[in-house]
Amino acid sequence: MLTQAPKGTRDMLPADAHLWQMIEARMREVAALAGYREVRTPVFEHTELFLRGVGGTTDIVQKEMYTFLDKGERSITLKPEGTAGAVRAFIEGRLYADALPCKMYYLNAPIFRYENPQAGRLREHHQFGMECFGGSQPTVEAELISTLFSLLSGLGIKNLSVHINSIGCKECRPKYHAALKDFLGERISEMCPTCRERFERNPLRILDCKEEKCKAIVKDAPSMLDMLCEGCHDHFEGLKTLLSAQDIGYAIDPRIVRGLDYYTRTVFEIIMQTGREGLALCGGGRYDALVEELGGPATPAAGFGIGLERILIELKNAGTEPVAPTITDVYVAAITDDDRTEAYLLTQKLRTAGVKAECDHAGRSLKAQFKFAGKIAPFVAVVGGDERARGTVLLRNMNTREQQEIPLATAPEAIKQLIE
RNA sequence: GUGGGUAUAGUUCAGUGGUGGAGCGCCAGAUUGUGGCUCUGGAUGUCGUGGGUUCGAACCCCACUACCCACCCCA
Repeated sequence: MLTQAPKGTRDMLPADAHLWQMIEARMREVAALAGYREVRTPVFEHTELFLRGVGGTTDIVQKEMYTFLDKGERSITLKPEGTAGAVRAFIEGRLYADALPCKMYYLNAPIFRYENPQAGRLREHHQFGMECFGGSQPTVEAELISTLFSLLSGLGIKNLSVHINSIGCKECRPKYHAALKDFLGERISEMCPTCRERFERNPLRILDCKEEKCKAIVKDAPSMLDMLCEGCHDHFEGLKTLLSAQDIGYAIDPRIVRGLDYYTRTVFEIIMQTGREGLALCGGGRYDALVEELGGPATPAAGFGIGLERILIELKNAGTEPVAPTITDVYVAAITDDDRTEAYLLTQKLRTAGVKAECDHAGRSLKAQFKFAGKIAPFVAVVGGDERARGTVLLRNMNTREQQEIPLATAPEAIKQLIE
């Protein structure tokens, strides 16, 4: 127990660090290109933020949150998604008072959901997300999707499909709910308990049900897309035009309604097509009412979240994982115990000169130092012995097995030149 | 929350009731100033945890925990 990470959590070990850092660097790059700057919000928030923001009827809020009372009797919840915190920060920081749109991204934010772990799903996972406040035009959603594409294709991840839908706004959605209830009528009693509950609280989600019986009943239900008000219709058409203009292929999927209540108009998902087929890599959409709902001024907004662990799965599937960089460039070996101080000093001088260098810390024999060096460094510098008398060090290329003597006095700079 | 599978060395796994094993990895030696190949030797296990059956349990039974997979839902 003591030496076992909690269920559904995972360590990032040093051997994998370069993968995460490479992905994170790409994310910062694409976000910056689109004018998004980083935001960092707390790992925990007041529970109420998620109740109001994410929605009290959602699975996330009803059964997946890590909620506890702190010592001051406040109800605290570990972030179960990234948007609510960003919106809170936007309001609390009075960012709405500046020129809008205000664009921000969060990176490597830990997200907590109490779920049963399986492939691509953990209790703690990490997300990159972009949020744009104050943009009402469909160019915002197009920009988000486009940025995602450039991120993922830059990582060599292909075979993705974009699914988009519009779930209307507070004008047209109630009308659709009414139409859906009319359509279902008495047949709601034949549906699963979950759907019967959703019928009252959030009828749209009935379309999302995976029960065969429910799917059959819902098959010919009216579509939200046919009942969009003029504004929502035009917005959706606008997004489709923009995506097509950019040659981004997409599928319209009336069944995606998303599990978070705050969405309005556009919702979208990017789905894996290989490996973990059907698993969502990324989800997002527009949430024009959320800022106001949480106490800010009415501000249109849109954003997405994408799971880093799932990107790593796709990276492995695509076979485009970068090779790990060498741990060090030069391993400084000491011939005898008397040479260890000099080896240590040369190591430090190399580091000062900007060369990744390492020496023995385990009291190994020269032979063992070489063996170890062979695993972590392309070059070995040998200090001591005859070379000490001659005032030189021996530099060995571990790949070509070539060796040369270098004057000790100028060794750090000379080695720096030689290994480049 | 539900269902299926799994748990033995650092790792991948074999071992079906009678003295715990192999490959790879790790450490050392052959090589007294040089890694990778070869050869030789070595270390490491409360056989997931706790009970039970038995003269005797890694093996059979029960419970628990974790991991993998799936449903639900989601990143």
